Amino acid sequence: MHNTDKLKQILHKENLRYTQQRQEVWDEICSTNEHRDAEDIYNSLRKRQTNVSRATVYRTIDVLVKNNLVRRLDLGDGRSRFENKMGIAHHDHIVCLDCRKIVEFMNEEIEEMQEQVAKEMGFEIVRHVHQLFGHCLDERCPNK
Amino acid sequence: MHNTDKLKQILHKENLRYTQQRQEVWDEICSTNEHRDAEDIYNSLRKRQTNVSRATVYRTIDVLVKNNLVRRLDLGDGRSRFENKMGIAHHDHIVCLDCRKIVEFMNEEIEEMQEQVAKEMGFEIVRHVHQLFGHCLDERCPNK
DNA sequence: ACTTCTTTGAGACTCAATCTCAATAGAGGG
DNA sequence: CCCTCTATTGAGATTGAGTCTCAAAGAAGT
Repeated sequence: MHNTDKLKQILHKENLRYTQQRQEVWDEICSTNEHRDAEDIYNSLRKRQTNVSRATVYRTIDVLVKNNLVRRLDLGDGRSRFENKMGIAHHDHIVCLDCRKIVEFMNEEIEEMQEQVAKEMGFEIVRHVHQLFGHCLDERCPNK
Repeated sequence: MHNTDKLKQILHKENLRYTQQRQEVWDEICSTNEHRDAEDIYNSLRKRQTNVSRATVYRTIDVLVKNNLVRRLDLGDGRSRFENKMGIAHHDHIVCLDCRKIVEFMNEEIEEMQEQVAKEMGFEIVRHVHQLFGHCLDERCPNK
């Protein structure tokens, strides 16, 4: 399968073994573009008769995040969300406080200004978090 | 005392009583401009013989945050930091991954671009999180 | 001082995430 | 194909920040 090679590659690089469970977790994460938490991923696996323990889900995600196959999102509500990052361009997120919808955005100017600011302050940026929280104007959203 | 009036004002507005413990927590938060977590604030209070329970520290902080006297920072490490917000201009944060130093920044252009982006995506921003993580160029910082 | 209603504190509890350790299973060698 | 050597797995215990409970203490008005 297409996803297998990339997984084997990073596991090899990390001196880790290729296992059925790690493949299942990676497949599950690749299966949608939603922003799911570990529990959701764990439950989706169980639903399709694929029993991978919670501990293994967490451990595998850590490896995937470390190797840039998966991105960890912290929206400040106490649980991390994850999204497949394979071949996905960089973006940040806008979250609707009413319907919890998560929309992606990317603005080159902001990215550049950010680098500029860091330079002025004597920092070399490794990563950043940029999240906007507010109300979407969608008709179907509650509080409308 | 100078801090007392503002506190009494918001407690009144919230239909809450003015108590010694709430004053102590607010005083402690006003005493520095550091970015401390609840446990730090709790410990600082104990160190100066002011015994306020952990529960009361958390409860009081919630009221202060809700009323914009205090700002909650979530740096993604699982515990919230708090900073006094009274008369402090808006700013975001840069965090050094080596020495954990937290520096504040503010850039009007980024703020405007952000509003622009939200507008284009059909959102009305209520709040935002913008944090840069990287390495500072300070001589005294480890990994140098 | 009396009454009413809020607040407090100690410790139980929650919940995401991590850790433990015995049992299981890759992966290379013979 | 089996063996050995390790890494990995899973069930459940543990952690840690934060929240909840409820009896006792304390504001604030009368």
